[in-house]
Amino acid sequence: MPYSPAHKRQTRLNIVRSARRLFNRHGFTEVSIDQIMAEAGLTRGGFYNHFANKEELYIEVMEDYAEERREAVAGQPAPCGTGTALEIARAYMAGELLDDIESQCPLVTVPSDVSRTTPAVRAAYQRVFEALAGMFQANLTDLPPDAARREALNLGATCVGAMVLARTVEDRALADEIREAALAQAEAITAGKAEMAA
Amino acid sequence: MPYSPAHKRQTRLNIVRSARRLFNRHGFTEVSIDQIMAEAGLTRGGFYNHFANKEELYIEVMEDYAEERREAVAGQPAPCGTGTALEIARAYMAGELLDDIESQCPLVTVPSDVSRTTPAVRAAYQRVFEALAGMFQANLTDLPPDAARREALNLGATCVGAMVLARTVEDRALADEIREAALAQAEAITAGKAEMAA
DNA sequence: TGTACATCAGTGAACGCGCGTTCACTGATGTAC
DNA sequence: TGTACATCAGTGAACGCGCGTTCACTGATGTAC
Repeated sequence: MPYSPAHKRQTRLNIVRSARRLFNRHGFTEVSIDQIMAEAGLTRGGFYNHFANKEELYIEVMEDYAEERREAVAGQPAPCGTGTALEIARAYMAGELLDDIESQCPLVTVPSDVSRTTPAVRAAYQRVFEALAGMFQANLTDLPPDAARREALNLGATCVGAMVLARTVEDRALADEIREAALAQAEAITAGKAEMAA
Repeated sequence: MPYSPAHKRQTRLNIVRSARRLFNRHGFTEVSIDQIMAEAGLTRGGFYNHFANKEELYIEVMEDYAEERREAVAGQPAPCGTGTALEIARAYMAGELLDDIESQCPLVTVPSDVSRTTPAVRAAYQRVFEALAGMFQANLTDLPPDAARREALNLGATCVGAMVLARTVEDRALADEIREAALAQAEAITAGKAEMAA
């Protein structure tokens, strides 16, 4: 058995991470397999040793991001109430992320691309959103479960909506205004709900 | 002067509307000029009688949508308070729009596409968003201008975020849950603010 | 320890195809007489 | 009113190019002896 399985796994991950950077910046169809393999320091033909086709890579990229998120959360202390939910929203909508496209969340960078592919890719996108909403929900400890769920979905939609718009709009000042308004809303949601429960 | 100017304008509008339907469904780069011209009942070569290139069409499509919006609003009675703002949000997030992709708002259908093109296209996208936010703001009559502006941006981000997610996620039940939660939030914003001002 | 070997990750030329754009043309039209 | 004409919207073949994918290959590696 030449080359260890670990070597192949490492190369595969290398391709996935390269693809994620390029997809975040340029979208699915605008990035070629040549470019992805070159970014990973490889040549085009080898791609098909790792993936059946380009679509399989879309799914893998999304799964990889979701797993990275879950690991980051697992490394954190346990849920600590609405304050933590607000912190998550704040981090998600950080202004630096507007300039650091390659590290951005795929919920924000490739929604249109995903909506045009297959159900399998859309299901992977959904898992990323559920991971985000789940993080919010786990920290809305002051609310009854169904209200926590509803507000978690709202925080998710607000974060994603604000960042999608901020990234797309031409004027940076407007982009910042949108982010700040959304942040104020996230504060209102988390603070308001804590009061309601008190 | 053969062919009236009106004839040319009509053909141009015909191309723009055909492009909008196809862009909404398949995105910018996935739709070819051949397809657009065929949808308009024409052949490919004639495209360049009307547009310098494909990018000019992106801008025109967005401008056309914004204008259509403005006309629809102009046909309505004057602003009548937060109740109207809520009605706009309700209409924007109507469930039927999930299935009627071709009539959807470009803010929802092509954000990723726009974010990857030129500043001119992003500026046109911004004008569409400002038209939507302006509609909300004009109806938040109970609030002082700066608060009305902030909440208008929030209603815009909530509507767009919820619809982008609902359209992309695989599970229809989750899509509806997201829409309904966002609608409840729009109610809270418009109702809560009316109280605050009272 | 040293060597011959089988494996398979990675290479790069080649495939058929559709793209955006150009360009020489054609033919329906409104105008001038 | 009827006709000859100039205009230019619309046509469709052609261009160079990059795409996703295939495939015969090469050569670095771990294993067996």
